[in-house]
Amino acid sequence: MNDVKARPEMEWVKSGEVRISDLAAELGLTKGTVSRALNGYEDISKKTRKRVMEAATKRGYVPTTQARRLAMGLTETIGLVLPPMPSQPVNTFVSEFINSVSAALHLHGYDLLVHSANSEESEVEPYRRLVQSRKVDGFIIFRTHEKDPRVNYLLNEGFPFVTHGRTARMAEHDWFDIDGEKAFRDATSHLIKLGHQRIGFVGGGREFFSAQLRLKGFRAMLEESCLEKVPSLEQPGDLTGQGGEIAAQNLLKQTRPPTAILCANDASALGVMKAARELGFKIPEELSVIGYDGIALGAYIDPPLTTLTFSIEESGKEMVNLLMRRLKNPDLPVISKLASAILKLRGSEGPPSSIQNKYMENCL
Amino acid sequence: MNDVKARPEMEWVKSGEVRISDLAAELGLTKGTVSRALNGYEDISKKTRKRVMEAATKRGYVPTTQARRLAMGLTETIGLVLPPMPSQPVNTFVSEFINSVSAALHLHGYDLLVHSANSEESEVEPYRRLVQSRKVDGFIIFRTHEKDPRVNYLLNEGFPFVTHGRTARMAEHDWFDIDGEKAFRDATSHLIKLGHQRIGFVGGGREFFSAQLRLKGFRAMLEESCLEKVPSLEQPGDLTGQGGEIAAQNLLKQTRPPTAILCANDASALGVMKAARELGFKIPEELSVIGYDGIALGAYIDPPLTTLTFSIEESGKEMVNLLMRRLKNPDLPVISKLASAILKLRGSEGPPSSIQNKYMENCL
DNA sequence: AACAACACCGAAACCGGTTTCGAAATGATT
DNA sequence: AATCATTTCGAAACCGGTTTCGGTGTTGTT
Repeated sequence: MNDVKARPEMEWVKSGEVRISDLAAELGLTKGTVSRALNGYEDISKKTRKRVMEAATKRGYVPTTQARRLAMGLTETIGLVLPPMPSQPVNTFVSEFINSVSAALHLHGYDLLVHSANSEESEVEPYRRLVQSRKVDGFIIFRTHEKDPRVNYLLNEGFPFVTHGRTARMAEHDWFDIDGEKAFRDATSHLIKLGHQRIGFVGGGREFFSAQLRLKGFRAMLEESCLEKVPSLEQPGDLTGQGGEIAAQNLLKQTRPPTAILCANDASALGVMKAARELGFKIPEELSVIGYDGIALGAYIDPPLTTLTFSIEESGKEMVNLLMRRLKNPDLPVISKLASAILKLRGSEGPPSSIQNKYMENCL
Repeated sequence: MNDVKARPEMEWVKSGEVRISDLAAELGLTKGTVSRALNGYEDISKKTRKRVMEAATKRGYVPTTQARRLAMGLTETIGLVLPPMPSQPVNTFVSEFINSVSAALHLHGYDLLVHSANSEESEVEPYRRLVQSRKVDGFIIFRTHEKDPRVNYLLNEGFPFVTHGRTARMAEHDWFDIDGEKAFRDATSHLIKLGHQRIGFVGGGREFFSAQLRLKGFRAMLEESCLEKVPSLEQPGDLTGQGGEIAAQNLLKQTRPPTAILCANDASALGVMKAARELGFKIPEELSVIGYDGIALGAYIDPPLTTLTFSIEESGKEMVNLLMRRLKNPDLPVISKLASAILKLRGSEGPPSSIQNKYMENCL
């Protein structure tokens, strides 16, 4: 009968010190009855329920989460493991994403556990630990690779998760993604319509599926517009400013430099702009630059950075919806959602100084 | 004897399916003994301990966190509530901070629970909920106000926490902060030594204590250098680019505009630079600009933004250290740590175009 | 008035661990 | 060989809830 014994240091001043057994003793009921009354079971009389409810609010009773979760066999917690950060992060995606995911989870009564990746250990280690210690019910994964070990691990475990970004196994798991391919088709098309014929591309790391898709969109639009594909105009990058600088130098020092450069993200674009300035290229007159991410501060630089932007808040919400659905019914078929990025024209692009050839509406 | 009964869907393929009672049954021991063996109690023979350890690793036993925490009466979790985000997030501080805090907590076996603030409710509401439901053992608070309701609430509850930034009640709680006052003294001094005599200041919101301290440092150095304090040169801001723009317009449209502007953060500085460009001020020749935050993006703009920078990683680590100390011994005296920001010269400042007066080494 | 149906609540098992206490087995002491 | 200290482990309480099951007391039916 430990339940009924008075707690020695009982004080009602502080909140959160009332246990369900205290309530039960006070009301002359058992804790089981109190629990059912509070949780809306039908086998509790209205009168009793009212008494319990009133006593609970009066005494400020709030169930202890740990105990409730243990009893119910769930954690009501979602894990988010931060990928190793670039040493010089430039965009605010992560914090905005965390914010929106956390807010969306809260609506479902879930908590967000944020874990940082230790770069010395395997990428899946944090996931393994969280799964084994049963700290979370599911994961939200972002910055997916094409062959993603995290996804492989979780699929193998049969553990619920949703990705932000596609993977090679996207048919087997729920995912949300921005249509980067379309976004880069749009941006490329925009440049072509402005008159550009030699367009450079600064990629992201090969490991990121999203970067590959952006390149794909770029290439597709070139081909669709009957522009020849020049391998030297496609430079690898690493999604950092420094990577952008190097790529831009490689592009702009060529005999026939591009008149426009499309970058896999805004950080790269900033590096490109810096390198272009140092090499004496005026933007946008002599070189158009377009990025991807829609970072807010891009509006404050000179010239303001034209970029592809999307709603991070929507991303978070949608991913949480997908995950909640999965948790409620693990056997549902896999679904996915593709959102689109929009081209935000801010001024870092324009027609080329000398329009070498007239833009051809129909290439054949 | 529920502990010894075989679990019906017992499968050894997946990890995390072994309970301590399974181990105990397999070894012919009680779960109490197994628990003590695994936790290094002295009253377990070496032979038994070894048997238990081996069986545990062989079967991949990992204790269920929820159960352990319930039994031990702690959550091993620290809460971090994200303040409402400005519509245009201004820097990457939050994500870097979360990353470093999370990593540091992990070293102590603690998890990080990230909660987002709902702007429609009171600022303390999330804290109250987390305290009452006993989801966390302590808090990490950042972006403090001078009179901070969160701090007031937690102090009143006697609930452990550490702040990033000082408050009016800083003598009553542990805190970590960057010495913004000294930082702005340094920056102001630097400008004065360059020959500037009319220096503008773009503040942060009045509600942030840190912004007040930065202003204080600015004023102190002006006074120390016998420069007159011109009220119109002190403009309020809101830590956003837009706020910086407005403030800069107010400053630069004056009859005698300042030759340098000190900004409470980098986002403001970017706004200032934008406005300056639009008003035809060349930076740094006609106007020096200095920010605060050390955002990476600042290195890529033209001219690169001179700024005051500090280690976010150190901030996270130190705060976690303070908090862990507090959790281990709640009765220890309050301590605090003040780190310093360093002036990172990147090019957005220089001597004024016409040195109006010679810089006076000793003002009297 | 007898009996079935129902509303309502208590008792107890349960979630999966930790920790205290005491008893049995072992070893040391005289 | 009897006594005492030690080592080692089992038994059971405990953390704070949830949920199943069964037993009352009340109501409704004939």
